[in-house]
Amino acid sequence: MAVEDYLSQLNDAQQQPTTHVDGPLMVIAGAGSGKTRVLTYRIAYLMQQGIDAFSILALTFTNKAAREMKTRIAEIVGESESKNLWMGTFHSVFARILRAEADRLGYPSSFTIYDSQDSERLVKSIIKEMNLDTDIYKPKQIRNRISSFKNSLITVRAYHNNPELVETDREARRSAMGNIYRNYVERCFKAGAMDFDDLLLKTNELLNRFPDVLAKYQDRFRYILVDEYQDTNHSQYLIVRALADKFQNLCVVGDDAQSIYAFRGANIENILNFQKDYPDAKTYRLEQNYRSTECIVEAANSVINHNQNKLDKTVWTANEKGEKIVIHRSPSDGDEGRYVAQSIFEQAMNLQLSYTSFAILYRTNAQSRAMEDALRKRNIPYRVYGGLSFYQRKEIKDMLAYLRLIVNPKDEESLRRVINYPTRGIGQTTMNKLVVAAQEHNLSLFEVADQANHLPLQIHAGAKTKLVNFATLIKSFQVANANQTAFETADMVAKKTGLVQELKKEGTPEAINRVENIEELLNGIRDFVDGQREIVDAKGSLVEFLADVALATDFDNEITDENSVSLMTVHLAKGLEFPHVFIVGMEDDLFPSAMNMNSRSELEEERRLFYVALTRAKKLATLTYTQCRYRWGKLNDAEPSRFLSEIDHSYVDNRVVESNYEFKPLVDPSIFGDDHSKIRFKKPPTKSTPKRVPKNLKPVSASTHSSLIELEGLEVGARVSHNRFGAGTIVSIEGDGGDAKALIDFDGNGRKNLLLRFAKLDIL
DNA sequence: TGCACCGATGTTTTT
DNA sequence: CATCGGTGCA
Repeated sequence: MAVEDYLSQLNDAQQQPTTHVDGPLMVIAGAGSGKTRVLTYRIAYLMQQGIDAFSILALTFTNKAAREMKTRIAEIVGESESKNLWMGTFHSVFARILRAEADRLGYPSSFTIYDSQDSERLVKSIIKEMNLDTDIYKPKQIRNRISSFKNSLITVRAYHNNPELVETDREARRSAMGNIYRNYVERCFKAGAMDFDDLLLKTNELLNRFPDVLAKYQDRFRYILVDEYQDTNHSQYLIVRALADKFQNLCVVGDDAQSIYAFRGANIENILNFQKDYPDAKTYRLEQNYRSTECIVEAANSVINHNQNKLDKTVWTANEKGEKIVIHRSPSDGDEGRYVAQSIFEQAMNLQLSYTSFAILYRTNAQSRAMEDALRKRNIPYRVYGGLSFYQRKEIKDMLAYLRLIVNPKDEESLRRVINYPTRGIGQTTMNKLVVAAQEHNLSLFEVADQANHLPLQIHAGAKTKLVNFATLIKSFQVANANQTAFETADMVAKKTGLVQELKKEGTPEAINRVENIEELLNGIRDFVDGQREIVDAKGSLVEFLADVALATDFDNEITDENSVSLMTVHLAKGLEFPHVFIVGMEDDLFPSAMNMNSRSELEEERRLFYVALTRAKKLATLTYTQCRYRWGKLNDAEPSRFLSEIDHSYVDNRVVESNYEFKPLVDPSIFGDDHSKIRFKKPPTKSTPKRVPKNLKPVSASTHSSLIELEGLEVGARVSHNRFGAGTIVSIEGDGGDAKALIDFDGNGRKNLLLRFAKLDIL
């Protein structure tokens, strides 16, 4: 595409930053103002000015954003040009650089990346080894504190030299904090592992300690672009500043009103102070919203105006006025779900919309359940993003632990995870001795296990043999892995460790599902290997796969042509847009979260979060709240969110609708206690007289009801589609309720036995 | 050492 | 309400 072609697609405000080539610039981009468009076109523009793709670095917030941008740039400049661009999240880009430079920092280039779970487990075992009370030293809290230290570049030494920090922890009766931190860092290093924060911290260390490395990357990345700059933390800020220091060709894009990651160390001051950091910087503002109706834009403005700490900016739109924001009250979270499902059903029907036009956004992942139940009962296809990701499932983590151990036998967390799973008779006693021996001889756990017969250990001969056998097994994988693809190795692991066998033996529906998941993982590895063949310097190795997986998010498995409603947290929705958006759980203590209502700044962040949620909508936003909600398995009263009253009333349609939906469970009202009278009498009591139920059947309760509904339309001979295996025909169905299984003959993919409870099947 | 059961305990948000 | 960790028994 010629330059003038795509420039003509931009308004004046967008063109200016797009064609700003040299020197620092900041783009303050209001919601829906075409920020991504500016970023992509600017990169294309730079390339058409003769700047080598090789010297452009673009840092995004998610892998998905990077991929989409790369695709769009490829469409403009051609793929052969665009493939040399460096684009990705901070974490994935710098993980790559760290791998290349690992030896400088004394790390193996095959270092393991610990996810939050791994980190927390390690913190926990350290606390236990130090004989500290886990009630005072809560592993999660300690890990978070370590994380925030790292994000602020407070090393162990810096911590100990900072009387204020030490004093804070002493007052909190956590005087061992510093020592836990030290031990944690040492253990990670010994295990050849970096946690998420290390990927940034160690990059800073690398650039600070080795001027030649810094110079190399400064010269390489002459043009740097940072998306979502408002959500960068101190550590990221310093990396960007160091890399851009020489050429100062830095372009940051963001919106202070959408800064929502303070809990992760994001520092909104980075964007507020950009002009101070780069006095020569030119600031551009994109204020015209192309996404949403006037009602939505103005409603969102009226909300965000309650915040004090922000840059001046007026977002406006030339779009039609559109529908007013709908606010709806439900008696309970179940009713809320039914209302949303019903509304989606009606709107899709009346407006002839596909289900992809709808999104349900919530503050916490736990809220998805009520929505899922209601959607399932209505047979509305949906997809939940985020939450427990595929790679965090137990059986997958087990498989990955074996693979990680093959690549990096020093990885302690992985070893602990699988040394006795499947059981090999290596119990707690043996493990304790192993740990002591490792410390004594300054060896890794794996090395001790491997050499158990040659070391003076206080371990029975029988136990020694078991350890050696385990080490031998892992070593045999290592040898094999040297000459085969990641897929072949993973397949071997699944078969030879007995992991799959163990699950098959168990035979429970859960176990069967786990086997299915492992199969999916293997398929995923095969896809990865195939994909890597096309990339020049990639080999499809296990190391590459593991690096990829550690930083992958749920979005990376996205299926785009699926006709389904999207469910996700507001955080995850950042950067996305949908014609119709439902924001559910608009209640005080939930949104805003009870934990963020103690200070002005916390509350302002919650308000920005609400602003983000609202501005995802293009045509219609519906906000719902309930009068009572299940939390921790108990029914609690709820109050409407304070944010609701902050919306300018002229853009709101206050619809308080009775919730008489057909899909209410048919339960005898008398089983409710008096506390629930307000739910009970929402419907006239006469109407809720239970329908006659045959005597030999249990009354239909909410739980059995849902499993019946799942089977609707699923019958022998039906055509269905599965997100991995594609289309197929049901051959047979056995079992019922939650245990129902279907044998499905997938076109071209063979027959699979799927558990209906888990398999997300769409009826064709 | 391994397994079954029970009670306690905790929920923001994510790379 | 789920998961996790601890306890008690084989």
